[in-house]
Amino acid sequence: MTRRPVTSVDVARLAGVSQSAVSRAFSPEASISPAMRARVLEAAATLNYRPSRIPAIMLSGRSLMIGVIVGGLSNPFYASALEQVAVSLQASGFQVLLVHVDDALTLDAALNQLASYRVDAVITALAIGTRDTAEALSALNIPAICFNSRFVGRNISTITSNNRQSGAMAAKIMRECGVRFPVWLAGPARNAASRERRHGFFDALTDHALIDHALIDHALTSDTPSPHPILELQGNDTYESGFNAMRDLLDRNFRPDGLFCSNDLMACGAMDALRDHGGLACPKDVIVIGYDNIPQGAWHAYDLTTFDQRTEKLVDAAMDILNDAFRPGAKALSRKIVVAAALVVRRSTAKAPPQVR
Amino acid sequence: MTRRPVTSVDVARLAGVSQSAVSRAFSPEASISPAMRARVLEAAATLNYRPSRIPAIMLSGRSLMIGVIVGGLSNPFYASALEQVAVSLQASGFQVLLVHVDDALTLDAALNQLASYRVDAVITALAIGTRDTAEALSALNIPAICFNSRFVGRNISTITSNNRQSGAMAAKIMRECGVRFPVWLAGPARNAASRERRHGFFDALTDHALIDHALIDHALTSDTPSPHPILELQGNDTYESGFNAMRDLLDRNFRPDGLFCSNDLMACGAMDALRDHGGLACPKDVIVIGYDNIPQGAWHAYDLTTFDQRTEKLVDAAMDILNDAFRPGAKALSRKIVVAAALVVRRSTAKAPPQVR
DNA sequence: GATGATGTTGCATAGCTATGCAAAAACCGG
DNA sequence: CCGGTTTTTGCATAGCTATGCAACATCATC
Repeated sequence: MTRRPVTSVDVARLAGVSQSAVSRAFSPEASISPAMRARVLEAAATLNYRPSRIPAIMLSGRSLMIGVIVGGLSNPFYASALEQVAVSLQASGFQVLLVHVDDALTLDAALNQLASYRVDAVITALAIGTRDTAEALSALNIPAICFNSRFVGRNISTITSNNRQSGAMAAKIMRECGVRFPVWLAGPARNAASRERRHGFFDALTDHALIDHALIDHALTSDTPSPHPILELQGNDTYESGFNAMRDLLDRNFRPDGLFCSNDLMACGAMDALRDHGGLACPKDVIVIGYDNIPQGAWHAYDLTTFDQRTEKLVDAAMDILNDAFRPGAKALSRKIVVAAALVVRRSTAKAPPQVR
Repeated sequence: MTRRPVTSVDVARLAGVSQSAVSRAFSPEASISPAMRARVLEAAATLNYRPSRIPAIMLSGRSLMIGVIVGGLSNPFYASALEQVAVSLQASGFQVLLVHVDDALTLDAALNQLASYRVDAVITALAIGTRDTAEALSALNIPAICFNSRFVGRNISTITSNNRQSGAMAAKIMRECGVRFPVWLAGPARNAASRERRHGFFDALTDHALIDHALIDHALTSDTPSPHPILELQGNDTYESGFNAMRDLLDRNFRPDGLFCSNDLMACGAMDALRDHGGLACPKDVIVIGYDNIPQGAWHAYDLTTFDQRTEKLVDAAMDILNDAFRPGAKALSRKIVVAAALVVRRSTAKAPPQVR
């Protein structure tokens, strides 16, 4: 086994032709006679030769690699999103250079790596919140696409779900179900999407003033941080945080009858706490709404009403941006795209409205 | 915005030094004076220059990229495995070139892509069963590492969980719980790991002859494929397949009291069917054992006893293989490593043995 | 100050493929 | 068979960085 990989010159020598001929044999559009191509391909097969894209990267300035930055693949939503991104990129002839990131520190190093491998663009599903990271992204001077991030900047495009309207929709469901003690289970504070969902939810609920403020205020103990009439719990997007937050609430003898969670993982955790810790039945005693439409939400143990972000549409939008960005003569673009989420109604909100409309 | 990326020559010109100096400024071991380095780095910062690894790939013959082939990220086990592989590879200074594969057809194309990008090695968690794919992998002439695949070949190393012993361990638990009507819920037939688990489970159960054959035989209808005294259900590693298989069994009025599933997703599905469709309580009426230790198995709705494959050990083993393979003067290696799975006992098997020992 | 040792810098080149251009070949019509 | 047209082939080169080597500078030592 020779360590050096087979080169086009090796093939050319074996076939008794020039190196250019070998190159052309592997290029479908090239001008080459069928006889020549056959001869070359035969020699190539003998040596098990495959043309390298590395020199082509230098010449063309296009690596056809897209840097994909991920974090938290333990959330099935992100795992699935990554899968769809990978499939779409491959279908468009791109390669995926994957980078996993834990914190902002790693991100900087990751961006350096991606830059040195000359990726043509970057796609990330991280909640890029800080100005620093956005600027670092901009400085790469290549198209960047962020999912569910609010940040805009030169060369940065964002694709988000219509989080605010979805929040309002959740509020509408609460009203229709006659919810009197609504609870909002928030994701991490730095998550822009979570903040938007909260915004829409709170605004729509308080606007319509269908909440029994007095009762809720009464239920709030002094150390509750939220100044709103809707009870707010703090989570961090994991099942455990949802379970714990709800368990603590139940321990304080608060019995919600409506719960909107910033994502499905927390919703599942909260539902388990409601059932096992509070003895509350869903949807009879409490209705629950999540976000993301992860497969687990459809499992019979949960049967969770949720919002589907339509990842396929998000990903399609990303592909459109890439195509536009690479069109010859294209300028740096920073587009902002919002895709409407689709409400998926399941049993967790199947409560007959107790009051006549 | 100039389309052409900044080059080391640009930096050299601005700093008034040679191109070599720029290169050395970015190479920690290089012989260069602090003054020179500072000057270069300043110019580089001005131009936002980062050295490209592309020419270095050509010169060194090492891309430091590892091709990672995945499929079925909707299984949290694989998503998590990918995450850990990515983290470890990055920590070792490698990049991850990710390829998603649906079927064998795509795999061939994927291998060609990886080869043309000159990845230094390939890691895959696919169940590579056919001889063709293994040969294609071998033909790449680079180290290949397969998780949970039985195939061996030149340059192919395999890392598997000790599936057979785990199966035997599951049988032991069944015996201790006094199970009389055991059921095996299999993964796809082409999944080598699933076959091994079945093997260990069946052997250990029949060896000890603690199963009430007559009763089980009676329960088997004529069209049941399995010739064994243990009832065998066919799944495809998804929640739905587990749910459906169990529901169909219950519809035929069979009431199992012990269930071993080839993976946790199917176990969760089967548990939901047992509860909602058969009215059976776990662990009182039926005990359930899964495989993989996905987070969902720990959720309160399931609380599933399962086998943890110790992904961190599998991944460490993979890193060891890579390091050895890249050691100067190393020969092609095809190692076979087996890592013992760790039994995680939870409530789904918490049944007091009814019979005195 | 001469000598040698050590440290620093620049020059030149390798690495592999795609492609513009020119040369050669093939083909075609008369 | 010949000039012209089209097709095919080979030559030469670009693309960017790391590094061996030589040249040069610096420094210490006697």
